[in-house]
Amino acid sequence: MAPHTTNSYRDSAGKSLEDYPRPSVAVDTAMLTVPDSGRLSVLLTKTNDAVADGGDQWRLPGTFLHAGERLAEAVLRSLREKAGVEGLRPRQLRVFDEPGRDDRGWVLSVAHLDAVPIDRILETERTKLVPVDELPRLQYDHAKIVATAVETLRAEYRRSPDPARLLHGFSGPEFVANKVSTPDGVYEPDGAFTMLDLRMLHEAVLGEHLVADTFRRTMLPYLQATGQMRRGVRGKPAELFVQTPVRS
Amino acid sequence: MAPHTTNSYRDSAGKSLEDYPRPSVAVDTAMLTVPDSGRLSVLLTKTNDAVADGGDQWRLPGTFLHAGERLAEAVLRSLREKAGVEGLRPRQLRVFDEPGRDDRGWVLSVAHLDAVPIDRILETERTKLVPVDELPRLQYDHAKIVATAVETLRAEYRRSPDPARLLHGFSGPEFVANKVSTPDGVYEPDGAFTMLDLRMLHEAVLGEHLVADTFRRTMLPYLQATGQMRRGVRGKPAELFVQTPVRS
DNA sequence: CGAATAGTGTCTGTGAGACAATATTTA
DNA sequence: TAAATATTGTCTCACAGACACTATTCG
Repeated sequence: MAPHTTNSYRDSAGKSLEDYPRPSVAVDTAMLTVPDSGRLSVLLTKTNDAVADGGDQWRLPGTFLHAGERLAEAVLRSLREKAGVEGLRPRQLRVFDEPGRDDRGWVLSVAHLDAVPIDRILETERTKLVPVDELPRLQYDHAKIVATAVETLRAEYRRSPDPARLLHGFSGPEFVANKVSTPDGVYEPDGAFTMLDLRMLHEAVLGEHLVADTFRRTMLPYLQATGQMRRGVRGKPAELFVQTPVRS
Repeated sequence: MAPHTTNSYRDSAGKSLEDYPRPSVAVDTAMLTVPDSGRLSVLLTKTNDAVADGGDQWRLPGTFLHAGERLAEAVLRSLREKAGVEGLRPRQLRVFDEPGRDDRGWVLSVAHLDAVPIDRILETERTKLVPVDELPRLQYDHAKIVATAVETLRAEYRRSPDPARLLHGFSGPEFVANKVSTPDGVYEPDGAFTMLDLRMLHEAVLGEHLVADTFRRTMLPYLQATGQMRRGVRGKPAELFVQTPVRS
């Protein structure tokens, strides 16, 4: 690699790249998850800035890109430092480049999306999870980033059962956590879920009601039956599935 | 409060944004068009670099982002200066951030897509149009940019008749240019096209054969009939359409 | 008139959506 | 046994693809 400080490139005017003005580059991340409320939510952090009405000012976790660092690394670092969360697999959304969007100077922001199961997220003094349809006023253009992130995640869930592996740790009202021992002492396969689990996750992500039988038939081709059943709940036992290993 | 002006901002360590290393930010653009060959093509420019086998080294037109400039403006400027082309409506694809991707130093590249009708493109000494499935070896990761751009454009054309307005000026083998006077002295409505014109454009963009009757029925809801006919060619006269004004 | 091209009628297969019937468990 | 839930059968509708037929012009 070529650290920016140690190279001899000169252009036709004999100047190096550092002789021209360069922007600061930030990353801002919409970290999405589905908490037990069953509503798709985004992780916000509190800023230091006071706001007119005396309340708190909220924003997405972000940081400046360091020299030699990849954007995805900066995203994971910002989530760790600003929100105490181990991020997973950040995806780029777009660059926000409006001049004047940041009053600290010339700052480009590369918006990102990440999604992790709820059990990897720890709310702290300086963070909170907010349903994406109940956002408070956010700093900069962060509301736009959330909207784009939600659209992107929804598009992914329309194409694949659980691309972000949100099921791991999801335990909505009707959900029975994995790793419960069954009456006969057998444990469920790791990461297995019933069709109901999966459908409730999709309803949370998409924010709409889904018809059970159509949903089942749509998803079946992308799932692998484990042969085991969820036991210990009312009604006919539901089959346990795992995602076919191909997708991810 | 955040009462910082651009010049007076200081972080908790008393440093301004300029005290931290910043990357150079470039834009590179896959400018796509459909020339008379009827094959989706991309505009390349010649570099100054010599290459091992003595041939020319090709790349996408690009430039560094100037202070206070928007990314789209930089794209249009680079197309004008490097390729003598008036670009139209650049769209961001993604940021390429591999460390070491540019041997001149720490350079991020924001890849863009633009598409214009062939009559806005002028090939020069330093540029050429190349069908996207016959690319020569390109500098940096520009081949990846072209691939992404092609996928994006194809996705747009699957949803809409002519989002990039490529029909204006397209004149493939079977195409009869707009603005020809008809035998009875009537001119065709500006920007009007027949179903055949549109289908041939789609076949060029998508790179695959399309069935005439299915295509017609698919597109009809998105088109507006002008009531006029294309005259002066063999066979039954074809109706002339324009795009419904909503989309763009 | 015959060739060429535009446009329509219609059959078939596929898949989503809806509803109801059947199956299997727990309380 | 009754209630609850899972799973499947099946009808309908919409639409893409395919093929053939009709319509209208030019040479």
